[in-house]
Amino acid sequence: MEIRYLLTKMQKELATTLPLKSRIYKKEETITTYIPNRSHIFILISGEADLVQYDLNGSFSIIDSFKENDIFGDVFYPSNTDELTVIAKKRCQVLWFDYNLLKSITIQNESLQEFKDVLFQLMFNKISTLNNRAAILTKRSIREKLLAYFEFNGATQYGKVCTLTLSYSDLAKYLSVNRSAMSREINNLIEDGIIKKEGKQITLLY
Amino acid sequence: MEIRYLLTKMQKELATTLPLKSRIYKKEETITTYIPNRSHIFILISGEADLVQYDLNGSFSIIDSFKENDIFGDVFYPSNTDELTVIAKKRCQVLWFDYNLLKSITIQNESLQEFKDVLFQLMFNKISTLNNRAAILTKRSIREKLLAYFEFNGATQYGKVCTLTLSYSDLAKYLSVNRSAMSREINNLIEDGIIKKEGKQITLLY
DNA sequence: TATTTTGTGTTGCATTTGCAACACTTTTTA
DNA sequence: TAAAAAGTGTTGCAAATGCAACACAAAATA
Repeated sequence: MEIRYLLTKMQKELATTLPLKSRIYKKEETITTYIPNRSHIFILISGEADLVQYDLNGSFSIIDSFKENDIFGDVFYPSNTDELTVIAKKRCQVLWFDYNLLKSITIQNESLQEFKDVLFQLMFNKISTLNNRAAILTKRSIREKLLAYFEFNGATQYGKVCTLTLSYSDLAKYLSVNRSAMSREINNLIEDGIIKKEGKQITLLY
Repeated sequence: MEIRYLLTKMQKELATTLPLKSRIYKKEETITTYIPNRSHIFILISGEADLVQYDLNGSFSIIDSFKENDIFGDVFYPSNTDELTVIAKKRCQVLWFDYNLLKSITIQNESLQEFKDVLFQLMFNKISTLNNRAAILTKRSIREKLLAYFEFNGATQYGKVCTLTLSYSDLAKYLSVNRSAMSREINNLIEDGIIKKEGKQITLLY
């Protein structure tokens, strides 16, 4: 919210030093395709998008998914060789600029400084969410992945509740497991008395 | 190398505004235990360390591993409730400071600006490595994880070589798979004519 | 509102993976 | 240098997971 406001302000102030380009993407539209050695940075002002990788056999996997205030771009995948594409899941407002341009600027003004601070904050958040994701993905079983996810989302101890914001399909993608296997495992957790499920509410029972 | 030099310089220049604390840790020593709501940031100047999580049953898993110029700390795990500990794998030189202190500073001087730029660069690299890791961990099978790892480490196409820097044990931990199952899968890849292994060199054959 | 698309729960079966145990090699430590 | 510790390769077996297929529910779209 606040970041959105700040960025709009900066777009004007930085117009001559560091042009921030803005665009709206419709659902299903391709926001960007990652190109090695390019250094674009995108900021998702609103909406939701997925980073998708197509395999040789035509199927695809979702490497990452982005929400409001998320930051992405080929600049963060320097050594990549695969076809990586960011696709809008909903209507998205996106801001982007070239990181090389930012680095090349020698004159420091206050707006630029402020912009760097915003970027700093966005990167900070990005590291946190990536760390969380890595902590979940390193778990060996679906059960452990689920419990770790519930924990990171509110169900920190006995009696605490995790309110699911993702659909089960999306949750399975996020945990990178088979959807039906996950569905089965949630049932096991309930049968074993480890969790309780009421609609989108998961309660920890241990 | 350069960052190390820069940071030593800044330690002196920032002594009064933002004290950067430095310490050497011996192998096996605990560098830090993550505490919720604290905001320490650590920079690994030299050495190697693991972020370790102990389970209820006493076994542990390695959530992340850090190398030279890596950045870590509880500040990046705001919602965490588990016991997370960073343990030196080798002799480590570590620099740390409190992020809240950095945020609270109102006077801007050049050294501080320079320090922020270094931090920016470190965070940038951190996002890249975490993105790579996530791209690997989202792969469903050991085979795909291995191939993605080889790709990110040099074996980008037919005939290209990935030189392994990790031991097989460590690689299995990094990919978050069972070591012996990974060993078996490497053999399968060789038998299927997909890779060639010569010592620590993996060559892509497709 | 009717129709299409997407999400959900369930199942049997094949495959993959983890686990445990062992021998052997290499590296580290005393 | 000898002894201990850590790393590696291998195997059978059990358990977990993926996959495919299906019916049905819910949501999005025309």
